[in-house]
Amino acid sequence: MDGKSLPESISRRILPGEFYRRSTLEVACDLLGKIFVRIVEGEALAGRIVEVEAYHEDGDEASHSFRGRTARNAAMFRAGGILYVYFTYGMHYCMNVVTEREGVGAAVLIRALYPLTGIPRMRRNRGKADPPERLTDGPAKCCRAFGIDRTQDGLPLTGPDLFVLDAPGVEDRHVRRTPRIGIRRSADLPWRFVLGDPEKYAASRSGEEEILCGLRSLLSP
DNA sequence: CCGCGGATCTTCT
DNA sequence: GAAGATCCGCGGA
Repeated sequence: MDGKSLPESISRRILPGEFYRRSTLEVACDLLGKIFVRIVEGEALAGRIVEVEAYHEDGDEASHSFRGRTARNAAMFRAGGILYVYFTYGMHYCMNVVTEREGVGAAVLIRALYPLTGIPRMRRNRGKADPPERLTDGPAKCCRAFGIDRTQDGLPLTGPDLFVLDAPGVEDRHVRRTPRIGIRRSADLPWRFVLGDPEKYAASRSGEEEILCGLRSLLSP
């Protein structure tokens, strides 16, 4: 991020690589409520993770890793804590958080975020003036808004310009677990996790104001 | 709000 | 050849 280092209030909350090197279903569920961040030209684009899906090589025919390693999915088989970005439908990118240890092909698809900072830039990237709740409510929209494409495939999620910030855990009663959507194979697996009422999680939670202030101040002198 | 077709490239059958 | 971890604009209710 332009050579400047992140303020301590931010850097100490970055989820470490070990967070991702665990059971994919646990990581998927634990990611809800956390804050995904990309620093572009000194500006923080940030959004709360509100919808994810888990994909795993074991018994999951819908996973890109199910039939083994290829040029496209190589990142899925690396050690957890990096990004896996793929291109699909001839025009869209989708991003995943890679999980588990090296050699295991698994990842968590980021399906939706709730924008927190950098909304004007997200609108510019999307080429639309959508309201915040419609700006990043799909996997390809998240990538477009955050300016993420295949050039970010395999990049570390532990900083300095791509990371996920810890945030207070969400209560079980706010998490909905359902089958994944938009797939045909292994469509019965309940590996989709959705955070209900994203607005209820805004700001009031302890420590969030400090995080958002820190992110917004990156540009300021 | 809902359903439908087009866009357009990689991977699999 | 066809389908795919999708999105958008259009037309209709």
